[in-house]
Amino acid sequence: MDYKSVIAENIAKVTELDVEQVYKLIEIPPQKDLGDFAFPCFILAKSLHKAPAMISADLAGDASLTYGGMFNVKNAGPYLNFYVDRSRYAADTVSRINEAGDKFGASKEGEGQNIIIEFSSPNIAKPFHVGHAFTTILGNSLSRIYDRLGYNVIRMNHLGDYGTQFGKLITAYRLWGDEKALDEDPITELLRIYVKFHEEAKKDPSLDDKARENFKKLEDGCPEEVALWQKFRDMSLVVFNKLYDRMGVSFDNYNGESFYSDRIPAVVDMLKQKGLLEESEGAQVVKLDEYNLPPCIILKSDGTTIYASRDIAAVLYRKETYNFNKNIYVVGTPQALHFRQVFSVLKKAGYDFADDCVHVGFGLVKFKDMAFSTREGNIVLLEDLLDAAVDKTREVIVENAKLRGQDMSEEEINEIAEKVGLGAVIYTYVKSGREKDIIFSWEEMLNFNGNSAPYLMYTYARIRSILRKADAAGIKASREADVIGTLTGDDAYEVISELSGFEGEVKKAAAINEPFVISRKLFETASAFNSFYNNCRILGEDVDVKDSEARLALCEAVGNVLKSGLNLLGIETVERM
RNA sequence: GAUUGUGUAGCUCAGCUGGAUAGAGCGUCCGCCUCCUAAGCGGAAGGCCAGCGGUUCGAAUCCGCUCACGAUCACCA
Repeated sequence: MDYKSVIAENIAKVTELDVEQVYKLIEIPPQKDLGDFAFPCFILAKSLHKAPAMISADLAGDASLTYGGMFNVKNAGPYLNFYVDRSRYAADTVSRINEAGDKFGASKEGEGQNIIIEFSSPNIAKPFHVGHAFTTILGNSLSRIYDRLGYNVIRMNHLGDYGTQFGKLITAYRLWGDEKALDEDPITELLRIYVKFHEEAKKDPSLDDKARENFKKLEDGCPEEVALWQKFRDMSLVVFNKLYDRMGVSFDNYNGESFYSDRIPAVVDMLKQKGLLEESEGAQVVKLDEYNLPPCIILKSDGTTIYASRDIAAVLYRKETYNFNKNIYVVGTPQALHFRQVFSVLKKAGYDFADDCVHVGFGLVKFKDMAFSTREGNIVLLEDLLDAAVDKTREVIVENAKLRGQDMSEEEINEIAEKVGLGAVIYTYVKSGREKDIIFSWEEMLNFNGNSAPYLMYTYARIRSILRKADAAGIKASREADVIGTLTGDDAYEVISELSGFEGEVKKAAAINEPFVISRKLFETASAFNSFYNNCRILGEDVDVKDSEARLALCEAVGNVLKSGLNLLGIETVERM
């Protein structure tokens, strides 16, 4: 168990506070002489009718808090400060991590719980641009985090595979479609005819009627139209899957909007039966005044369905099929109101699992002063961004390899460039709070210094290099508590203190659905390690072997944490770079 | 207009269920490779935490108002 948890449990026992609550209150003091952990006693002032300073003084005298000599406890004003025994702290932390390996941070807290994560959900026949990357990367990371915590994760790709645009596509394909072009590059060809349709429809409005007609045929299951739709869908999926494979993203399920559409009548019946459906301005709606929300439209005035009804049908299906404990939607922040409405309708209909549905929103990806817009042509395809990042990385590697006299095969360089380049892109999406907009800038995306994936991967690669050198010299990372316990210097202590907090941050990331909690922790850990690395030689003739063994153990622990954490973000590591 | 979000260093962001001297990265400036990968390390400069008021022993954090910017608000998803 990590030290913070031990402290929290002991304080909770003594004060009768809730362990979770205490855990959150524990902080790291701003100055070293104030200890390694601190508990502010203000919260107890009211219930105990005593001044915080008195309380901390009383608590400091409670021997049970030292946990058998694990801590030295002192009161300083209203704070209760915990001083760890650095030697024991180092041995405990480093050993615990190295036993867990690169899965460090795993737990069983989610055992037996099903959690659905809906993410990515691109529209069929539309290009996959850097905006779609947000939900894909976020959702992938959250999936990995919950998975690591023991939850049974069901990854769902709610494809945009339904709607009148398919009537347009079918119409356009019959008029101007080029089968060969479709085979070679489906999305580009589908986009071409889609754009052409809109151009031509301006001149000839009868095309719109034709499109509506074809969509109606599709809905009614006419074989020819269904076959074309199926073809477009399959071909688009092939393209998307190539991108997903490249990014290490996978799904359990590709049920899109079309899948749920024939379940909507049952939803309408159910709402009618419960007397929730009302007519308003020709449409069928559920009023949500008591939730202080605008009405939710279930059926349009022409009697056709709308996305809200599809989403409700989807939740019911998911509950039935997966009996989820949590149902997460990784969808942009602009749809916040829509999800509140959907969840409220469910709640109003008496489905308490509405409370287990969560909308995890995220910001926009935009250029300096304009939003992305397919119509204006100012989009950046994710694939182009990935390629640019990989190219830039390759240049850096080639240059460095020359400088360092490393011999790398072309194949190895390409492999490393791919991983580092992708890592750099992925990281920019998970380095800040998810609700922040990302201002897209090539300069920032391709800056590999500071708080970036290449920085973390570089730190990892350097550690691996040292471990290889040590191995060649026959020196092994220590497993002995008394050897590791010699890591008591300030630089090593800073590293150990960062390492020790990793598990807690993984849990926190899941609790608030924020992968950036992990990326921030990794950066701080790597930063502390790089200082240590700079100030303290690990291998060498003038280094005592025992010291080398202890420091190697620390290196190994940092490597494990970096690999574990990067993996949770969806980023791979490389052995050299 | 209603709902809702944001405003912290030149730029991008942490910190926000009130607590010890407000922190990073980028950029700028100055240092560090005869030594484990310089995609690194160290240092400097840079802040009325949008403004005003309130609650409190204590406010970047909570409350109210003002200003600025954004999102959403019925038949697209």
